[in-house]
Amino acid sequence: MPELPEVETMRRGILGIVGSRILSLEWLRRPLKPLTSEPSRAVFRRRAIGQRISAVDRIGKRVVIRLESEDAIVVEPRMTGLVLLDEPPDELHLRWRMVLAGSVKHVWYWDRRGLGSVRLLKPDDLQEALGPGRLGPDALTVSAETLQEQFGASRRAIKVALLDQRCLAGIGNLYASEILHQAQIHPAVPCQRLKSGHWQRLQKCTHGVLQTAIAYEGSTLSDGTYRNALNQSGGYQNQHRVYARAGMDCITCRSAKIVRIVQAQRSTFFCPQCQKKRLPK
DNA sequence: CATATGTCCTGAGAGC
DNA sequence: TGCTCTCAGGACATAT
Repeated sequence: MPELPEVETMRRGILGIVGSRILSLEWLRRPLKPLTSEPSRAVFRRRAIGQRISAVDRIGKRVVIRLESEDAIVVEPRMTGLVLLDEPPDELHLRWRMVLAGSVKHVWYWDRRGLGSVRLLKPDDLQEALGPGRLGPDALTVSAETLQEQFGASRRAIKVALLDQRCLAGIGNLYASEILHQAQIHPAVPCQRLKSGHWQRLQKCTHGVLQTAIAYEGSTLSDGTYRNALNQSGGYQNQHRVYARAGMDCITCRSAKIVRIVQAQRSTFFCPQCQKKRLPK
């Protein structure tokens, strides 16, 4: 499930394409369903082929390949999408390929479940789709004050709110549990009840967990889906303290077992000893 | 307006 | 062994 660290790893993995010119675009064996608002493949090709890549950025959980025309190719991996320079895990789920003139010859998009997308967006469309109206500040650089502004008045449980990309961009289901455990905040606590000290701790742990996960090149879960651009596993799954560890001893306190609950139809994992409902001061 | 729920997708794994 | 069923959670649409 690519979240901020995995998408940032994808971005870094294809930085070598900056400066290269796009030779062709191909939709492969199982092309993604076009979105309703999406320009046709012909338009995509016409606007992108011949363009030089000026930058590769990340906006929230999307990889943004910027062209010198200021159009952008936006890759949204959602659950099982991968951006690859190397041979893919299998041929069956290859969706799209960009052929380049330069040291890097190809960029592939592979997606087992096909919930993701690769789109060409004009500057106005990019602003509309990924601008501040649709996406909150980036979780990697957000300040404690901004966190409190974004969430402080909400009645929602903090874990559920952290997944709202309009409030904060980049956190998904896995890292929400890990971050709250590091911050020693119970996932079901309403945002309203958190004080400024909690928001400061949450900010520090958000940065800490995400930075460390980036250093490990993301988390490859037991299904093995997530891979970096060279088709290698991430390493952060070995650092998880709560995610998918229900019933196991808490690594931090060594006195309680990790509990799984369901919030908004998603699994949440926490340690009832480290993350008390009554908030530590 | 804020918040909650339903939907899409496919393969892994459980259970019989 | 091989079938059926449930589950995983990104973002968005629709409902409350």
